Amino acid sequence: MISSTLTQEITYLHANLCSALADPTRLLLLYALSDQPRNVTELTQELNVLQPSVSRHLRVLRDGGLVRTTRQGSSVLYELTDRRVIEALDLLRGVLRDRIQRSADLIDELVAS
Amino acid sequence: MISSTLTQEITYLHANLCSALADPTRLLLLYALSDQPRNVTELTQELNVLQPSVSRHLRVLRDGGLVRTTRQGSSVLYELTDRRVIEALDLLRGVLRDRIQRSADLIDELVAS
DNA sequence: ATCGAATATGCGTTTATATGAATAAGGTCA
DNA sequence: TGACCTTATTCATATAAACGCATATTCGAT
Repeated sequence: MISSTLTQEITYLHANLCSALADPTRLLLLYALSDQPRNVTELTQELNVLQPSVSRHLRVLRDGGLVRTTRQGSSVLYELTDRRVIEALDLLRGVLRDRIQRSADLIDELVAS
Repeated sequence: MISSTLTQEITYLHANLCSALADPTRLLLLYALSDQPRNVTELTQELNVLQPSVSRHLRVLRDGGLVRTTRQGSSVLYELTDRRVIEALDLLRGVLRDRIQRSADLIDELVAS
């Protein structure tokens, strides 16, 4: 994909970055890594997802520059490259939380009336 | 799609929210609306995208709760529902900017040596 | 070298989403 | 009502992404 202007190119990359976040498993992976770096086996156990699936999702995150890897003997340690990603995700989760809260309030009102 | 636990359900919604952001046209729409509310015709002209495409992208944003609409005579005014979405996008764009900057620096080093 | 543990990839299938073109639907005003 | 402007939707097609399963690769240890 070739974009004509620089702005378009950046917007395209920006959207790509968001695409990397647009999957439940990858979100769980990012939040797990926000706690501390982990290897694939640990992540697989924590998320209770098949190992090939974890590996492929990690690859998407790595291709998107969201995580980086270092070999630790026979295993591969994954870690976040930039905590601002977590900040951004937390902001969005806040939006979601408030929305759910408002729905709950609305239901309460209906029940009370 | 039915999720077993509440955490999974929220993660799923979280990912959905990110999906709504994962498109260049929608990012441009959101940033345009972050300036001020606009109607479809205005957005179509600003983005230089076909009107049906704008409408469909706006629908995705509205379904995702990112924008809300109000009728203004014969046109429909779109506006952001939560500015934290822009904050989150700005954070991600910052990540992107730094990454590009680092690449540029690296190239400079190579050229200089 | 070879075995086992850890990680990554290929394949086939399914599901989701974007697009352009055409057209429908809703509202305004003469 | 009818012409017109604005916005939304339908359809067919194209692209991309996810999944489960099987298998390949990589590395350390014996």
